[in-house]
Amino acid sequence: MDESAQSEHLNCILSNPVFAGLPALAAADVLAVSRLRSIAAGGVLVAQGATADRFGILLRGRARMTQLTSDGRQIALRYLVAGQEFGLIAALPDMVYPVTIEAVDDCQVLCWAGGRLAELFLRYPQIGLNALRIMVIRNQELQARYRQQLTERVEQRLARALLRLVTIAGEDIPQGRLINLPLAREDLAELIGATLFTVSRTLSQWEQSGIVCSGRERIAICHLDALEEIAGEPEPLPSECVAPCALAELLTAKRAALAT
Amino acid sequence: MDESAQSEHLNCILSNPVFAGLPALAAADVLAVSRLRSIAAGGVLVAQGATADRFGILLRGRARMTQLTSDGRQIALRYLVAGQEFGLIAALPDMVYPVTIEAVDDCQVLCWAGGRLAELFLRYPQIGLNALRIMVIRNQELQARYRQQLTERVEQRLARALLRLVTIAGEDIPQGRLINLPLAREDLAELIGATLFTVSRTLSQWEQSGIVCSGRERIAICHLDALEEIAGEPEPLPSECVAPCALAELLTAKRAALAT
DNA sequence: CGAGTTGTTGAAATGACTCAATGTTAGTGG
DNA sequence: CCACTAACATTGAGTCATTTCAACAACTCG
Repeated sequence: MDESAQSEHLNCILSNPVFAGLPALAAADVLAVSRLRSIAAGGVLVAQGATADRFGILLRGRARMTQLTSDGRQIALRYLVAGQEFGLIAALPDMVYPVTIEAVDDCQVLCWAGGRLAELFLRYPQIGLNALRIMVIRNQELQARYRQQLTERVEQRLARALLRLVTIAGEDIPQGRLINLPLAREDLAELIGATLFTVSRTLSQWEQSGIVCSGRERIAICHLDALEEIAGEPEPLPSECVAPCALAELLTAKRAALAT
Repeated sequence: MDESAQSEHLNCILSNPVFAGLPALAAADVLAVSRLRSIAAGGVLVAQGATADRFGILLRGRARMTQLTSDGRQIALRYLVAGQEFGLIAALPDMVYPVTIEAVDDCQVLCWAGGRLAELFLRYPQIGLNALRIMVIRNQELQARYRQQLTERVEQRLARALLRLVTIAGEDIPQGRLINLPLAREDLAELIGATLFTVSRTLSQWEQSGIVCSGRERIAICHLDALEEIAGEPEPLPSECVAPCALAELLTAKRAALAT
């Protein structure tokens, strides 16, 4: 591993919420027990049902998190982009991945064996606190989506899904903002729990109103505000990668106070 | 607080997954900073939107966890029974409860101020690990329900909801197993994301087939296996209160190894 | 170029919702 | 103890969103 790559990885570690607030020395320590892996497009990062033995941070590429139903249907939970972590569950023993994560692109992953992560939890308690915060936030997001699934219809859910995708993979083009992901109608359908037919119809309708501009596996949003209008209430949470863990500071302060 | 009540509370703390694996002395310490609260039926334990400042364990009574949509509709997430904890989010600063928890019965709650919980996290790192495990498991459960919501229809979802309720509040009666909760048709509807009409119709149908036996706000299951048949795949997770946190043992072992 | 994926569109079927009418039960206060 | 009320439950008819199925068009890639 050359030096510039190493410092890039260090940056990535420091900016990821799992390792947020870690001193640089500790980050180097964390990096030391990591391994760099490359996964070709279409490969799996983690497999549903396999024992959860690996935690990772996506350095490059995009990945899709899906879940298989017992009757063979598939749903998509979300997309991962560079900088996001996955497989926190690997820190706990005797667990099984509940989802599959597949590489959409060629991906590069910085990863840790489950046992190594557990060691890091021990050496740097702050990581554990960060992990808790991440899980709490993920849970809130999922609850919000669950609620939307219960109360909203396809139009709203589709609008919301597109808005979410724009924030993680949006790219400016003349027509508006392109979602830079290979997104077939079926992929969207799996994301919102609908059929590709309904998705296609809805998109056609929006295309005619000039709200979106879609091609084969590509979708661009021309009028974000129109979509937000359809979606209704904005997502309340800043979702990903929010605030560094202030609890850690609080705790060190308390620690000092208790020591006196 | 008399002595027997105190030892009962100690038991409750020790058996709750948040404090699992804690030595008795530590549990006493945990108990020391707790406060006992009583909430009358219909009162709120935590309010959606309020700053998350309180963590608790339900000692007695049952409670309902709900979420309000911005357009005023309500969904129900789950029911809490004695022994279960809530409000782990309070350990993190600057958070807001994403749900409301209301007392179904008169409830007794052992609770901790958020700051106190943070202190406990510091003093007993195992609590943090337990918390992570709990959140991971909750997340898996929620993912499973989300998936079911996306792929299954009302009949299946209702069957599954009843099965879940039986496991947490089931009681043997001559006709079968009674769900010992005041469960209006509307409550069930909010739980599965349907209307009370559809729920009523489905239950009537099942009543005629002899699968269930329902009255006003009461439902008993006569043929569990028939419901399981309708629900399809069984819920894979042992859901609540599973395995004490083995990670803690692993970590103390590692700690010893590193010290040498 | 042909084959396979991806997308569109129509018509019919359907599950669930809405709305309204009516029945049933539990609790209240006289 | 009764009538009265409010909450809960049932049922039917009509409607709507979404799915299903089928046919076809468009695009991509070897």
